[in-house]
Amino acid sequence: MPNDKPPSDLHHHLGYWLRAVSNAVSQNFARRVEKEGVTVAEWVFLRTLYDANRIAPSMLAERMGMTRGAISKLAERLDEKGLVEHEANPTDRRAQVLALTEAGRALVPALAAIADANDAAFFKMLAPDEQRALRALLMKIISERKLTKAPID
Amino acid sequence: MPNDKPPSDLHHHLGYWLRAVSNAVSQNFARRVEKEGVTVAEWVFLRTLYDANRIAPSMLAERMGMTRGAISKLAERLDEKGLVEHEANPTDRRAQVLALTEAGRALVPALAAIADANDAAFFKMLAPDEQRALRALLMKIISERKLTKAPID
DNA sequence: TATTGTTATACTCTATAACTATA
DNA sequence: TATAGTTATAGAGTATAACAATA
Repeated sequence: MPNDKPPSDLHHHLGYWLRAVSNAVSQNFARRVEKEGVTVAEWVFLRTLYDANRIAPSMLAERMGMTRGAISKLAERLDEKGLVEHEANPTDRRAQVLALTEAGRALVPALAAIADANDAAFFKMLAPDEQRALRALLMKIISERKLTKAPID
Repeated sequence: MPNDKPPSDLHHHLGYWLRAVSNAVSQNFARRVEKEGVTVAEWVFLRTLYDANRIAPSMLAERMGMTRGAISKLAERLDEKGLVEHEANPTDRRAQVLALTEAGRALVPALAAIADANDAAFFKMLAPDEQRALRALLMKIISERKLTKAPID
């Protein structure tokens, strides 16, 4: 018997619309923070380090859901930009400790303000209860799927 | 006066959760279709071409929200895989026409089935009315922001 | 001159794995 | 041997711009 059911359309999937909105939000945010000289991944790195204060690369990798190699590359780039510094760990000479420089710490609130503005711009057309509903639905999926990685791209 | 308000947390933004879920859905889909030898961008390309039948690269670029250069690269890769073919346009010798090969057309339903399964796996924990609510919220943002690009990554 | 499509370049992100130094 | 971190490699996506052929 012939299969007369046409293949489902791209627009049929919730994942399609999710990706459409997510990409727009992220790309818009990327354009904004680019003027501050950082990428989205670097923002997540800096914001996480802001709270952690001093942290081992391997710990940061785990917290951000990235490989150690990726963290190493990010850390090097941010070090070159003068936003992050590596310190030696006196008790274990293999280990490193990452920390924000003064400039890095000063930049975080500015980036956070950009993130606030970007989020507001995209979700302001939703009523407060709609925003709460969207957040609840997303978190329901996350908790069900046990997603722990911080999103980067 | 000192600014005593701490910078907003990553988790404070709806965009963060959106990206978390979207990345998980897309990455899971990418892993699944990889077994069929294609990427997510290639799936969107093939599915769009399936409906268009025969289409100019520039039109496809517009429809997918990509540059002509990106389409050219994708088309070349899919051509090498034997899924897409280039035809000459007799009335305009600059122009090209893209079309699915028989193998390409045969692959689309299989990929669509993977997309269906992936979507179901991620959103099955939402009740039907919750799924409708999520879709409505996403589409509200899209129509408000006039997002026309098909999401790729 | 403008347009179609290809090609070149460059950068980000991702993942795997080899590698160095140290424990 | 195992661990911490770095480095190398490769692939995919994105964007810009130079380019050739044709209109």
